[in-house]
Amino acid sequence: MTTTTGRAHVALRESILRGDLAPGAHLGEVELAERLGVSRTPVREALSRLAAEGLVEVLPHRGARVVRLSPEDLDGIFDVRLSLEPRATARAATRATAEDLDVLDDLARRMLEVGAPGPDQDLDAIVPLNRDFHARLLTTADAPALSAALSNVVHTPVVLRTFHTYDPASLARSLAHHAEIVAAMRAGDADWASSVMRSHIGNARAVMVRSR
Amino acid sequence: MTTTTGRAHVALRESILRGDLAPGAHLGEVELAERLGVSRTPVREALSRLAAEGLVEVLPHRGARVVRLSPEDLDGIFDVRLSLEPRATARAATRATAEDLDVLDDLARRMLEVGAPGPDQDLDAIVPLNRDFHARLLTTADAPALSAALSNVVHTPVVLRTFHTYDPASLARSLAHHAEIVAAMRAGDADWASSVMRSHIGNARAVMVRSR
DNA sequence: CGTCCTCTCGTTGTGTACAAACTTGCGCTG
DNA sequence: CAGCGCAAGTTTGTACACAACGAGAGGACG
Repeated sequence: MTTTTGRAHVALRESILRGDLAPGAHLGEVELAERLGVSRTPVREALSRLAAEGLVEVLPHRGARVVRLSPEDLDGIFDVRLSLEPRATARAATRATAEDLDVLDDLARRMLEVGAPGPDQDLDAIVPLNRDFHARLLTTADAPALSAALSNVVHTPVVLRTFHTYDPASLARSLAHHAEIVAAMRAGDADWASSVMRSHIGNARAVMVRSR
Repeated sequence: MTTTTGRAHVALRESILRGDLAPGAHLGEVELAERLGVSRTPVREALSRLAAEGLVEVLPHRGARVVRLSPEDLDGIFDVRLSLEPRATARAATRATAEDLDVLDDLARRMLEVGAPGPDQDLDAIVPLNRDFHARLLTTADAPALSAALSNVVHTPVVLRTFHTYDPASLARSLAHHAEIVAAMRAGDADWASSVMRSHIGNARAVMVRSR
């Protein structure tokens, strides 16, 4: 059995990432405990972990609340991503196994499918696929320190939550980037791969900054 | 009154950073609780926070232990530092106030004093000064995301613990770098400052890698 | 009428007791 | 004699109860 703390942790994280718990929302321990059907103890632990991940902030004796990102914060996050993710991508390009490439390929293709303009377009379906893609890339890079540095910064609420703010052209670019990254990795060209990743993040930054 | 959890947190961190708790050492909750004269609850919280900082790792149902870094981990850490700290330094160079510069100047000078070869050399005194220097640089940079990304990676046990492994030439270089960084910042030359920081970290990496 | 103090209420912080899980060592069986 | 299974012991995970701190409302004093 997975521990109660662990379940509370993922449940809360999902709630925040999905937007059920709005940024700035006050998180009372008893309220959350009742909602999850557990005691306050695992809730406290979960909040503690979320705080470490940067998703919530705890004020001594005043409880926790979902972090609210200022435009400057968001910009800083993209700076960090620009510094680290291209490097991770380059590493991944030189270490990827056939299985890694197949998985990434599959994710990229599925994103192109659900993201294609038309009646079947499902922007919400992209979110988990995109998350998996970047996560897989990171594990493939096999650089624990790099992953650790990124993890506390990237999966912040706003960054990965929605693709609805993308205009059609930016969205098409973004999805094409994924496929191009895989292509570059297949070619074993670390420079190419990392450069596409730079473009990918730059594109995302432009969308996010504009939407504010 | 500062909370019991907070005290346990800093006490344990200091113990680990000082080396009292060796890497790989098993951290029993009851043992720590008795040693600190508190209950298990704050100890659990403290361990949780330390795990988030990357100083200890908790295995479900098996307790916590101080992380042990492999040479590859160490190398990865330096990669991250090389990606982020020069950038932070450049930012700091364009934002430093007169007070920032004075503080950094003071720290750099004191490090040169206590690190100067001779009977008065005190390598252990460098450690906190060095920590303060890098920390102050980070706050001056005023880039929360960048600080967050670094914090979970940098203050790992081995990295900042000792200057005893430095050979005289490397040590002299390292201490001179601090002063040069301040000089570059005073000149408002972000490029210069960040490039010295790159050298600074490269020098440290060489020392650490060699000592393994 | 404004400001400061105080009291109360709600929340978080801490301690302790109990339950569940993992480890380890012993005994049994092939 | 080796390997497997089981049980006891130790450790962590969870719940609950109490204590302490902070926030906000109300009243008294200037």
